[in-house]
Amino acid sequence: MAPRPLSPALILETALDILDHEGGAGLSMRAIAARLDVKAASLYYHVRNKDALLQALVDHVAHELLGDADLTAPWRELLTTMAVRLRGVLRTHPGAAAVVATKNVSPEVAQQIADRLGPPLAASLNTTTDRALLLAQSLFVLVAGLALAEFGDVPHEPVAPRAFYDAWFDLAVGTFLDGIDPP
Amino acid sequence: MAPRPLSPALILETALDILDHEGGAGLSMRAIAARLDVKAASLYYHVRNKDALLQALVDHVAHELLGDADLTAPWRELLTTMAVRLRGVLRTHPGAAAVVATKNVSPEVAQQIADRLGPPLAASLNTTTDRALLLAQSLFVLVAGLALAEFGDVPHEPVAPRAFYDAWFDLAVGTFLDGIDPP
DNA sequence: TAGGTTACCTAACAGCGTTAGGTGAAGGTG
DNA sequence: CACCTTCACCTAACGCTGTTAGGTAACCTA
Repeated sequence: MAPRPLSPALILETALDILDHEGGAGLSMRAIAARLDVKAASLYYHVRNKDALLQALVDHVAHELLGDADLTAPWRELLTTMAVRLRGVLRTHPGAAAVVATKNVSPEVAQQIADRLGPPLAASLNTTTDRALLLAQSLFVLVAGLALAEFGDVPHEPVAPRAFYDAWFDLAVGTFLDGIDPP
Repeated sequence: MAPRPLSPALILETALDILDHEGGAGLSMRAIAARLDVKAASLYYHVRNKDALLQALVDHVAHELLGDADLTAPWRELLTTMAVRLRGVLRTHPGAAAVVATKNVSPEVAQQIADRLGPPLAASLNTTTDRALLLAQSLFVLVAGLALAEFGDVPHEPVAPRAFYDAWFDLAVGTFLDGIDPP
């Protein structure tokens, strides 16, 4: 069985996989390399350093976030969808939550998202794109923070049942959305 | 000049000081020890391990958060005060933001805060203590997340001027509070 | 004065991110 | 075919990290 040749994409993929199973603490360059049947130093041919790898990981998640979302949907539906989606992503990659919350999305990706999300959201909200984006970003910060509270340090079983966090998520996101425009 | 004798409190104090000046990356047990003219291993006589030290740091911040706040104030004023206070603490200890956001407050401290804050806040909000505390916690998560976005990885100059983050803070917190009870 | 506890020390371990320099295979060029 | 370059990996090492084991002086108590 010929292993896939090393590449930035494969390394990122492997990093995410380790994050899922081992948690953030288990994510070392050596661990990634071992899973790819390679020595740690070899990774540096494809990736500048670990920080750049994590940045790429954050950008990857951010990029997937927009995905195929219907940007023309009403703002509340749109924001809810993205909040739920972010929560889903962070749930399936628990270790990634801390990374995503800690590191900012790189400017290019942020700009790209702003360009796509800003205008339709601003139109639906009947406000400026600046304000619309700031509200969206606030919501993401909130969702990421909630995820962090739920499984901040993995492996680490949550201190409360999942239903509790579901209710918390609904309350927090709902409250924030109500604040944008009361029902 | 006889140096202060080692103690958990002094170690925590020193850790916070390093966090302020060097950032999270510079916070090593050896760095703490060096600043106290002591060898790293000696710290372990007073502190179980680094994780426990960081947990104590989080609890310390959380405990200071309530401090002398006027718990009988109207809920909006009370929550605003605490949000501003948390922001202030995280601003003066930038490196601590990542730690505070990542680690949960220990159960005992959380219970202590809940006992003090829950009843008056619930009364002012005219709701259950559970809901009141969940809302308060959501706000804290939001504020911590905003701080993380502003200086997630120090040392690292913010990508936007301070005024931008001030405006963001006002908008996000204001929106959330509006969501609790529209003006 | 003897014994025990306190509060530090030295030394070491395994693991981390990262770099420098080597090496065999692949592929283009004369 | 022979040569040379470039690629994609390797070994080896550096300095750093958290942490533990065991030693050792100073102090308090009996």
